[in-house]
Amino acid sequence: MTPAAAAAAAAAAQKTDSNPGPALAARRFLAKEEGLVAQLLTPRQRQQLLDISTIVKVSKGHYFYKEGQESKAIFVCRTGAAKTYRTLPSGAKRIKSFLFPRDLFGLAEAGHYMNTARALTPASCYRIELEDLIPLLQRDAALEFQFLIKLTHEIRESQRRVIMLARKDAIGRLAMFLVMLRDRHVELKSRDVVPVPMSRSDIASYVGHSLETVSRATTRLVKQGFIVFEGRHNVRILDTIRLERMAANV
Amino acid sequence: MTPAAAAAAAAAAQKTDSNPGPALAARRFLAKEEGLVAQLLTPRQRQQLLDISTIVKVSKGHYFYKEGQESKAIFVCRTGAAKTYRTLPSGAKRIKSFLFPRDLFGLAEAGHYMNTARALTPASCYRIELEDLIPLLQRDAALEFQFLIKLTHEIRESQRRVIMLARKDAIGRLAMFLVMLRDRHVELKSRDVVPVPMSRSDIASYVGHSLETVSRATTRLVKQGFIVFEGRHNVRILDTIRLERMAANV
DNA sequence: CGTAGTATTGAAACGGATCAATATCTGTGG
DNA sequence: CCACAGATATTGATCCGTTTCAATACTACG
Repeated sequence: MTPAAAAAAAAAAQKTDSNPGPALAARRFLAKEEGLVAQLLTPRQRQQLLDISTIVKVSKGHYFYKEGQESKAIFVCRTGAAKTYRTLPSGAKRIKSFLFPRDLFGLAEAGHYMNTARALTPASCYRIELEDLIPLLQRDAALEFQFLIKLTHEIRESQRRVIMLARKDAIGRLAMFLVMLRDRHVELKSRDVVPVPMSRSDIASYVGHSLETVSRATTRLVKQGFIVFEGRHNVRILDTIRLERMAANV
Repeated sequence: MTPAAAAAAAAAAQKTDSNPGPALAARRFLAKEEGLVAQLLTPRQRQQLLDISTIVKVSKGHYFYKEGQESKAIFVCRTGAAKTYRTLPSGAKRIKSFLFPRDLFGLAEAGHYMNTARALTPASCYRIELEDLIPLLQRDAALEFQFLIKLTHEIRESQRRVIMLARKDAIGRLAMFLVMLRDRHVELKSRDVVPVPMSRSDIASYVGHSLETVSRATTRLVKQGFIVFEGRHNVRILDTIRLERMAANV
């Protein structure tokens, strides 16, 4: 582990006790006020999950797991950021998702991870062994339900991405991407400065354009006064309303 | 209802007794051989659902529900085909999904349908009132689980669409679309003749290209010997292997 | 402080969007 | 059952934006 990663990990570790753990966000579905069931984890469930999870710290660029490996655990992002991607036959990498604190990842198919998960910044995650998780879920239907609810979150995200990809203008896609980033950046402090931990080329892969087009689009957003970059990995949103209007302008 | 629709509906009605009903396909997830739980509906559950469902017959072009309406029921497609779409502020319609037998639709958010569902062909669907469904699901956790499993299906579909939209070549997207259509066309008879119930313009909206581009791409697929059209709404796949290779060629 | 990876910017070419004209289908009423 | 009309689809020509190729600038890390 790099010194930087170690430092970040140490800082993160301090928060462990007060951190509520993987608070899997609930979500209404299937209509009507209450929907079917929709509450957050109970403190007890939270503790049960914490009891069977270990904290994994990974330095920038390193892997949580790789495509095709046998899946033995799932992860919940705690600090930092990560990406998942698939390597195509052509050798290109296609970004599947970006992961931020509270995001669940490592769901597998037929016992093997379907993509590679890699840290974008020094990151720490809860690692929960399937060996421990599955019996727990089998005993606790409500908890299992919470995990499924978490899946519905993936639906929404996919669908937002479909909407984004339906747009043909590069600048609009990027605006949408930035708004999505901001919305997921829950930390209340400095709401208008959004960290952009991924590379331009990762963004390009995610929004379905070439690296150069993304670069040109960011330049235009800057020139038109929507945003400014503070270093390459932080955007300050200057005109939220106008940016949101552009993002929504479908 | 038009005479044609009535005839189709009558023909469909004959099959009612022998039809197993909305057999919500199960799906493994969360790793390991068995995953968490993953079986089909039991005959008893199936019967319970049938007991509270009515069959709705709709003629071509008519609506199951419209965007914004209060949602009182969910639907399971039984025969025919349908589409769901959203009307954008600009007035354009963006296709959200195409629906074939066994597909569940009409999930709502905050008590209102989020899109419009319209029949592409004369279609019949099971209609299940939420009023009846919700108590049933509350009593039967396993059944509730099956409904959630059904949602994971939506994830996969969204993700396939994301992959499709990531491609920039029109002919490749169309090839992918056709393969998707074929895969969902479960009827074993005449596997290589795939019904294409939607209009070119619906396809265009789904694959994210203009109507003209879709038309030109189909022409090219025909000229290159991948497919032939038998009327506008049926494709015969001439060279499955080559078409699949083109579809997978990412 | 230098170097390798990352990002920006420029010029040219390709492909899809758009506009427009024509052809074909589908469902309607005669 | 046929013919007709409106909707749907195909084909052509031009325009515009993205991709690609290429050169240069930046930045992060050792």
